[in-house]
Amino acid sequence: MNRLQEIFTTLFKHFGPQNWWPGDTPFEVMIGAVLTQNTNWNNVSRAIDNLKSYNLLSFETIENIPVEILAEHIRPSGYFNQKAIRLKNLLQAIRETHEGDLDAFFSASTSDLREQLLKVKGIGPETADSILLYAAQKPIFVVDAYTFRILSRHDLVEDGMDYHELQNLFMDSLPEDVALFNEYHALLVKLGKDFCKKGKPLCPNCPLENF
DNA sequence: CACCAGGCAAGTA
DNA sequence: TACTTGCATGGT
Repeated sequence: MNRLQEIFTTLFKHFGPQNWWPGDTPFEVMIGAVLTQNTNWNNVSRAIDNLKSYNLLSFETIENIPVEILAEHIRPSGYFNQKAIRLKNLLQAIRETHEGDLDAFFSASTSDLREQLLKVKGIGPETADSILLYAAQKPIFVVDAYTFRILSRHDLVEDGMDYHELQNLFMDSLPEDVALFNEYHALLVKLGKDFCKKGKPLCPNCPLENF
């Protein structure tokens, strides 16, 4: 057992399964991945509920609805004008490359799909990897602000690592397992929210105190 | 009141 | 290349 494997075991024993990603379908998970950019899930959930209650949560509907109307519905998720455009950009790319067939889009290899996603304006590394892991069920590790903060605050990595370096560290230390990557990222977010808060130098009573 | 949340792109030097 | 800024709602 290496260090990152031990940390996973500790977190899982402490917090239990996090049941990520909330969403009824891969499409809904993909939409949620864009809406949750720099925003808490509570606000995203409201936006998705809006779309559902007006029966707008489908590929063709979001494709065809005027962007201003889409923005109005996703307002609670914040940055709604940007995110409306980003959703349109994403669906347009899937339309152009795979005729709007999400399963076909997700059938590409992990690296090809990642490349496709990153070409979309508004999809960066974390959103791309969230879609890969949680919607397309590809074995990729999602890195986020919590991941940096937690590892750096516990002196588990040196500062200045970039997204891919941290991602590779996890992927080189862990078996390639979708369920494991799913749970691990969710557990880091949980730990971050509960103990490893922003703007504080320490994490009192953190389950990782021994590491 | 201030600060933050499951980021990203564009602008500046 | 390495910062900085705009985007924006809702909870604590």
